[in-house]
Amino acid sequence: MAKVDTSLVAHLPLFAGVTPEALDEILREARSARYPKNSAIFEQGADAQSFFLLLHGHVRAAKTTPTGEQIVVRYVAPGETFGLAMAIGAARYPATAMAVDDSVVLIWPTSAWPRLVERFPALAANTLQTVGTRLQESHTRILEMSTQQVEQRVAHALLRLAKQSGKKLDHGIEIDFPISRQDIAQMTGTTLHTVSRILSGWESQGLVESGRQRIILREPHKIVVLAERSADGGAT
Amino acid sequence: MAKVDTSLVAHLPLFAGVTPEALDEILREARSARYPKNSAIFEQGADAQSFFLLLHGHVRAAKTTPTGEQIVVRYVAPGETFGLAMAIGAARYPATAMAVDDSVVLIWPTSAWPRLVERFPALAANTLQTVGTRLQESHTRILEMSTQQVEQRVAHALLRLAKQSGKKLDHGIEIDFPISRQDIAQMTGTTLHTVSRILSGWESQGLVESGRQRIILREPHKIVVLAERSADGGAT
DNA sequence: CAGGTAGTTTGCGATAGCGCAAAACGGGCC
DNA sequence: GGCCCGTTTTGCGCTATCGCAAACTACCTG
Repeated sequence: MAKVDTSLVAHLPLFAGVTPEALDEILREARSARYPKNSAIFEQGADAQSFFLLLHGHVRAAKTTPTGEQIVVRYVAPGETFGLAMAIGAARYPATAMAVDDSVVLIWPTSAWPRLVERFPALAANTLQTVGTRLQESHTRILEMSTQQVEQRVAHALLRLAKQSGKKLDHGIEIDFPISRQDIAQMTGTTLHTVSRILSGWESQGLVESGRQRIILREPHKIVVLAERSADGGAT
Repeated sequence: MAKVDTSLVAHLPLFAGVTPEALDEILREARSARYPKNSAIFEQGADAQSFFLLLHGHVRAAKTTPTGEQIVVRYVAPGETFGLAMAIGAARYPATAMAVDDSVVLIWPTSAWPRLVERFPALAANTLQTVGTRLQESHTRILEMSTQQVEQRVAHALLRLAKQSGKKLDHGIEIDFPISRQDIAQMTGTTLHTVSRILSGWESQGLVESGRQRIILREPHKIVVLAERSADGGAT
């Protein structure tokens, strides 16, 4: 059985206030698994049999409508939990999770959660904290969708991705996993066409450099300005 | 000191799995207060000194942008908690809460939360559950804003309000607190003008009856159909 | 009961962004 | 090394919805 080194995860928010011995006990209930790029981890609507902690890689959580339209709920970065359906008392996953890069995860059976929470109440408190933070972020996203134009929303989305999963380059920040125009469209409530037009525009101004599922912010500061600019466009 | 009758709140989700004695102890830490219609309970950005449980009335939670635009985060119904900034580790309220009707609330000092959670871990688990549910609802709202037209979103919003706070009438359902076109616009990401046009249209078809801050769904079933109709409008 | 205020209705452009279509592109696979 | 497929780019008309402006109305206040 693959043993997980305690020290690798001890610092994560999920385990704040948990003693090393307790952590050891918690990890004994988990197994680890590897998901190759573009493989599904779980499907929306499936029985929530497990919950997950991402160790390496990147995972996209997306929600699909009955008519097949999708939105990206979020990108999961290493160290974050996902698939916490049980925390909200849901029997089925409300979204689909897919590895966008080769990824390694820890997996607990959902059935272990009540016992773990009883023995280690800090887990519930810590999870409450992260779910609460996600709720706030979600509200911020709604606020943006209600009040900002597409260009500003795309700017915000890229800045968030850069902050969460950006790789510093000599000159600029690269988003460290494959992401298409379509993905960005699904994060911002627009179409891939509009995202493409916006990025083309920015590229010709030298703000970004981008290609197939690849985006580099060359002038992050100028993109911040774009993101904050009010609707009038700042004409002189 | 105003004593709160235990039996009034014992059945609430927040207190699931809490013994009567424990509940008594928890309630001893709270005080109750009355907020008249249209009075602010707390302001976005203010120190989160308390958290709340609504006993009677209705409360609107709204978020404001730096430029003054608002969205309605949610309407709080009796029995629900709000102002849980501390649960997510926030020092300040992320939104403004206002009583839209004369309202009565229980108030705990934020500082009591860690102690309560330690003594009664079920509180954390229960709160996790409700916050998780809200997160899901929030994602659903994002999905709707991304994929549906305004008319459908308004239909969904009214149906949710009717479900949460609807008063059954002989013929139809009335939303049981004052709500303006502007409020609905801020729930659905549109303008009060557009909401007014939509409601006017529905009214002339007999689907709703409405007036100053008052809405009655006369044909809830037909509104469900509108809400679910895909974009083409179902011509033929 | 008159006046004032907040909420609502409606008309009329203006336009951001969509939707469709098609071409160009880039990379990996055989 | 050439072919195939998924991604990206770009053009062009369309329309749902906004934004502004103005009139109207119901309720509350004095």
